Amino acid sequence: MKHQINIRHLRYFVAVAEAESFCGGARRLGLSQPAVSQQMRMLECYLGISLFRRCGKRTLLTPAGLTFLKPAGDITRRFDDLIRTLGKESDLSEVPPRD
Amino acid sequence: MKHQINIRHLRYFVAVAEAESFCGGARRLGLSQPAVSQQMRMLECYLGISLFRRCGKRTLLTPAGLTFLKPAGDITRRFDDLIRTLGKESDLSEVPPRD
DNA sequence: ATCCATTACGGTGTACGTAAATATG
DNA sequence: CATATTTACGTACACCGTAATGGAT
Repeated sequence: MKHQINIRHLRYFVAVAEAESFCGGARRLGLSQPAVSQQMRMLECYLGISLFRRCGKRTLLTPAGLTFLKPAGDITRRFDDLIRTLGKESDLSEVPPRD
Repeated sequence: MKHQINIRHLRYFVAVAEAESFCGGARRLGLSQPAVSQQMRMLECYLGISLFRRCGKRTLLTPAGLTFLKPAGDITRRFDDLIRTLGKESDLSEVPPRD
């Protein structure tokens, strides 16, 4: 298993899907198109499925891509919520390395 | 933004928590202890919270760690399910990279 | 010709293993 | 002394940006 799929891949995928373009998704993520393009290629390669479909100037999703979109968004949202929640908990139990 | 927290961190955390030791968690993950230890340190540092508590020979969770455990396990499980699901969909829409 | 995506290539940083050091029982 | 964890250090490769190429309108 060479490349491991990461939550980053889901994040990029959601951004591209919502922007309906790699260009817009990359801009939204503050990255270059090639960076996003490469990661999406890796994701498709790993899954063995085409997720995107070039339709004129817009990059739309394949049926599989549509199936993927909602769960991907849900997971990334939950993930971010978890991290944010723990950040707030730190007010209570500040990291006391030793006592 | 130096280090980005990843689903890998959640995975390692769950493994260590369930094994109640870094050693056991690392073994279960097929990694070395230092690798896991380093990632857990990064996670704690990023969150600003202590997650583990040395209690005799066992490595247990702090209250914050206990709060973290269930959501972390849930997210990683959902993540894996999503990837696995897409893998099965590939039977229908095989990836035709080039033709 | 313009816009969007992919390919190619090099630099930087992260993840990991091995080995040594430290702590705890 | 044995077991468990951390620290130190070197290496491999994943990620990203820039630049160049390809395609479609």
